[in-house]
Amino acid sequence: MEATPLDERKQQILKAVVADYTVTGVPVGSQVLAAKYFIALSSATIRNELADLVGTGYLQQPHTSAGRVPTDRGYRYFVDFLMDPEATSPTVRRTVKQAFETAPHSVEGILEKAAMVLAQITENVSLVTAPETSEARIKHIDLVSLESQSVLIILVLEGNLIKQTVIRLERATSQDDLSRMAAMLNRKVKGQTADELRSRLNQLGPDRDEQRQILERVIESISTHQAQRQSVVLHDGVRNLLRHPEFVEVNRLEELLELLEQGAQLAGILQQVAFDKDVEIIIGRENTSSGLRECSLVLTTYKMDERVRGTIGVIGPTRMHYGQVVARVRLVSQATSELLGPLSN
Amino acid sequence: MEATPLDERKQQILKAVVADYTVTGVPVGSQVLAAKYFIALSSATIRNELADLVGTGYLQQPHTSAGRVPTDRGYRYFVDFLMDPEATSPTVRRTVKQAFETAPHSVEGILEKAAMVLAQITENVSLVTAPETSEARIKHIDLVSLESQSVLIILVLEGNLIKQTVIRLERATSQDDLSRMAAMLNRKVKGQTADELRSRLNQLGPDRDEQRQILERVIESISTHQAQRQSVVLHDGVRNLLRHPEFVEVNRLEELLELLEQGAQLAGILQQVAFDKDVEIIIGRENTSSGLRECSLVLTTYKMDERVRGTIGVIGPTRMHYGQVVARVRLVSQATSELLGPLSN
DNA sequence: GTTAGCACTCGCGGATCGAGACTGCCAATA
DNA sequence: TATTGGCAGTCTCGATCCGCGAGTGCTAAC
Repeated sequence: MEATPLDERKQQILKAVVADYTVTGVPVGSQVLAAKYFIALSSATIRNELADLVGTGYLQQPHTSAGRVPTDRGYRYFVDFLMDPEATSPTVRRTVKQAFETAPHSVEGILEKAAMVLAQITENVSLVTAPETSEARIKHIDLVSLESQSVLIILVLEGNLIKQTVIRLERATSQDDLSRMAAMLNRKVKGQTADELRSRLNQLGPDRDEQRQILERVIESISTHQAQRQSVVLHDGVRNLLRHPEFVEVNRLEELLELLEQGAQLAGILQQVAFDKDVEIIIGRENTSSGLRECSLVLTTYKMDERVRGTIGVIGPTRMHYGQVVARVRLVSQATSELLGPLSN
Repeated sequence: MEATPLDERKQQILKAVVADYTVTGVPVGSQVLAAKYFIALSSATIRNELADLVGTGYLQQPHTSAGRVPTDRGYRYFVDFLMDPEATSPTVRRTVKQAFETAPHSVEGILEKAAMVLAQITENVSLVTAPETSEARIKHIDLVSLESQSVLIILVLEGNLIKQTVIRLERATSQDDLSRMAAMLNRKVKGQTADELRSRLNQLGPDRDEQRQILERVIESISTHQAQRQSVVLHDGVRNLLRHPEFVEVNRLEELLELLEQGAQLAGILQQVAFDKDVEIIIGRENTSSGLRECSLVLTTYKMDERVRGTIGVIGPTRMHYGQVVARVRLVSQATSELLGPLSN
């Protein structure tokens, strides 16, 4: 499997195989290629080229007398060098626009809509990670008295992202006292990030024990990456997978669902997406996770306030229309970023 | 299909058929019944009884020379009259207990955990509706200044349920003014429900226009039953369905997933659950929704502060172990109610 | 009312077979 | 040397067939 540079014609043939296979789902043979894509060539010539492409590992045959199918390596070559940039159709753009029009003014709401519409227009499963909050600015803090010594801390972060946590104080404190304390805290922490706050924590005198306790809890609640949610990753569109013939075998689906519903492992994978790239594509066995052996991921990031905050993308069968999916993932990512921007205020 | 009262032996045979079929998944024949459940009787006698039960619509045969399978009517008779009350095993109770130990102090967190553990112990899909909030007491209200004229309203309801909404004021208002207004509103609305608030709205003088505007929005945001969420219903455990042989046909699964992912229709069904019953079971075609023709629902309610607030239950294939599922749904419902109680404070 | 016996029905799994699709190879060609 | 037509060979897929086994319904005897 040495890195064989492909000559022009082999490239065109590989491209045609990928194109045809992604549409039909049937192994594509030399005659079809000659008839549909290479009228100037005979099927025999193409057969020779196909044999070479199999030899170099870009194509494979399900069995001796079948057409050819791209290998993971073939798809990789395709997306790296052969894929044409595709524009999104006006219909799709309108769908996205309309979906976001009804989105509420909160990060969660917008991301949920994004997951929904992305699943819809790509006909795959969409993935969206919750935004990274460790460097999100604090907008507002509020303390609400519950029972005697319990206090509910409410935290509003950039993007109207709300975090809540309950803390027990050492002595009973009235709501009035809490309100005063909240006002004081607000002056101190407004506009800061959790990281900044942490480094400043020691500047508080030892007499401010309660404030310190609260702030520690605030930092913790921002940093824990909302571990309370069963899954850090939103997803939508599992129903779409059932329409793909590669999932009639229920086992694959089960592995995938497990991954989606428990979320932790998936979160790890998404975390590793290189933030410098435009769109990252992970194909088949390139995935470390065994449940994704026959799947591909098309991922990119979304921004808030010019900073990358999370990952958004889709997961689908290896045989997908990469050009189109890339374009649509990019579209939704941009639209999401645009909507999130103003929220950071 | 007149309502035929079944004599004792027919009842026992029906019960045995249901018991055996739910375990094996294979149509059960007269010989198996004679050998496993009725050693005193011959298979011929049982055949006669079986024929009667088919005639009266409690059983059916997949084809002429196959064993018998319960009809929806058969299951109905079983759950209404024949089902033995089952106790939950200590293992299961421990699982539930442990799951809830890590739950956060918020309604959403607890309900999410409930959905998770219920899916796990019943090996089906769990359903949990969000709590009815129109008669939930308001605990706290807070106003946060965003840009010039935008204000974020934060609302803490009973059970630390937080609602947020953004409103535009007619004139710019400073955070200090907003804080004052929030303090005033807090005195007015604390401990009230949205319904109560609505009826009192007219008592506000015309000079309090801004307050009125905010309160209207507060009421709206409580009452809209969080229409912003894509789905009012939490669910978990779709992966479990794939283990049931009845879902190898992918079509059924697709219909069901559609129902789960869009949520609206499902929410309608759950809303209609009679709140007076203990546990409600809906079997197969008793469902109005076509996607549920081959499924059964086992539903009950959960309470907060002694009042029924939402629905919790599972959805699975008609062929399920009703006794066990009922016991486990009830267990989780009780545990959930117990955890939610103290939160209402 | 119950039972043994028996003929009958039907689904399921395995074996068989032919059609069709595609290949690889070879010899001819430009 | 690259390309091409021809051809034999391979393999899958679907249809058909067949026998086994499970289970039934009926009848006659108890």
